[in-house]
Amino acid sequence: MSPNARPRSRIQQRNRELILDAALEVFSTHGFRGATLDQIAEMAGLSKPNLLYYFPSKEEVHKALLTGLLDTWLDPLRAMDPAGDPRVEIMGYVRRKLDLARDFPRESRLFAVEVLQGAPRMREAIEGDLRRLVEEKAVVLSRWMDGGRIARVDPVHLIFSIWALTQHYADFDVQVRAVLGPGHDPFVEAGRFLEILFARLLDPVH
Amino acid sequence: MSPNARPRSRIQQRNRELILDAALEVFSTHGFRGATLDQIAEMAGLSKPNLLYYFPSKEEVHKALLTGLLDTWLDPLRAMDPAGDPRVEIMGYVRRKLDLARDFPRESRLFAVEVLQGAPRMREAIEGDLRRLVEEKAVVLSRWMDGGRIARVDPVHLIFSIWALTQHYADFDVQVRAVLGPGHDPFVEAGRFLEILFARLLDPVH
DNA sequence: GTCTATACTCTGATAGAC
DNA sequence: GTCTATCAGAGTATAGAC
Repeated sequence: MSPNARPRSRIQQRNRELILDAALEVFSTHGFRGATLDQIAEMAGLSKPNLLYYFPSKEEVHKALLTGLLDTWLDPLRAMDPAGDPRVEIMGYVRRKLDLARDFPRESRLFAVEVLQGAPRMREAIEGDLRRLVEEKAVVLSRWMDGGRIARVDPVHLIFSIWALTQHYADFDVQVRAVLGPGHDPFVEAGRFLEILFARLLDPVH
Repeated sequence: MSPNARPRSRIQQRNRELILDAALEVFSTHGFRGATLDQIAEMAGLSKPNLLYYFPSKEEVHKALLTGLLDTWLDPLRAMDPAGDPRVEIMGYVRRKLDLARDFPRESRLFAVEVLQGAPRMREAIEGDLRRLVEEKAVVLSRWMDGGRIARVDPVHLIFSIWALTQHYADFDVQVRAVLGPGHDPFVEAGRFLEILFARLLDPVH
C-alpha cells in the first residue's frame, strides 16, 4: 500500500509526522533551496531513502507543509464576527494571532520565508483566498466605522498592522529577545502593548 | 595587487559593485544556503572563477553585504534627537524607516532573512550595537513620557512596533500588493496610516 | 584580470538486498 | 519498510593558461 493512501498504519502515521516536524524546522529556517533532505532525515531519525519512501520528492514534503498552513493562518481572522462588539472582536483577533505566533513560531517563519521569497509556492492562495477574506473583513470593519463604533482608519492597513505587529514577535524572536535581555516574556509584554495600541487607535473619540 | 586592497582600479570597483548588487538580490531572496555562486555570477555578468577572484569565498561575499547593513538600518533611529519635539522626532523616525523600506527593499529582506534564520552571522551586532542603541533611545522616550509630552507606553515595544510596521511593507511586499490589488501605492498609503496610528498612540491626552 | 578545465564535496533521487 | 550502495547533477573552490 502506498504511504500516501489512507488508511496508514500507526508506524506510517508516526513517521510521516516525524518527517513533517523535522521538515518544518529545516524549511522554516533555511527556506526551500537552503533546506537539505539529509538534514531533515537526520532530524527525523530516518535514513534519506526512507524519507523518500514516505514522500516522493523534496518538493512534495514542502507542499505537504504549506497545504493547510494558510488556512490555519487565516482562521483567527475568519473568526471575527460581524455581529459581535467591534472592539471585542478586533482585540480577540489580535489576541488569537499573537497566540498563534507564540505557539507556532516555526509555522509563522515558514510562511514569512515563503512570502519573503516572493511566494513562489503560495501566490495563488494569497491572490485568491487571502485576498477575498481580507476584502470581506474590510467591509465589516468599514461598516463598524460608518456606525461610529470604532474610529475611522484604512481597514485593509489596519489588518496589515495586526499581521505585522503579531508576526514580528515570532519572526524576529531572536532580535526581540536580544534587545529585551533575560527576565522578559516578549509575548506577555506584546499582549499588553498591543491591547493599548489598538484601543487608542480605534477609540471612537477620534 | 589584491582586489581587497585600496586603491582599486575603476574596473575592479565596478566589478565589485556588480557582484555585491547581484549577491544582494540572490541572498535576500534565497538566504545564505539557498544562494548559489552560479546565480550570482550570472546575474553579475561574470564567470564564477572571476567572481571568486574578487571575493575569496561565498561567505566573504555575504559578509561584505552584512557589514554596514546594520549601521544603515539603525541610522534613522540614531537620528532621533533627544532635544527635539517628541512627536516630530518619532514621526520623523517612522518616516525615515518607511522610506528605507521603500527604497531598499532588498536590504530589508536580507536583514529579515538573516534574523529569521537565527542571525547566525549578526548575533554579535544585534546583542551589541543594536541593543545598546535601543536602550539609549528607550531612555529618551521614557523621559518624554515622564514629562507628559507623549502618552505613556512601553518604549522598547514602541520601537519594535515601528520596526514591525515599516518592515512589513518591504518584506511582505508581494502579499501587500496581492491584497491591495492594482492602483494602490502601498508606501503612500502606509505613510498616511502610520501617521494616524502613532499620532493616536502617543497623544498625551491618554 | 579573466578564462577553461577540473578537483572534490554535497544533494536529490534510485536500485536492489534484506 | 528500511537499509546500503550508488548515480547524476549541482555546488564551492582551485590550478594554470593566456
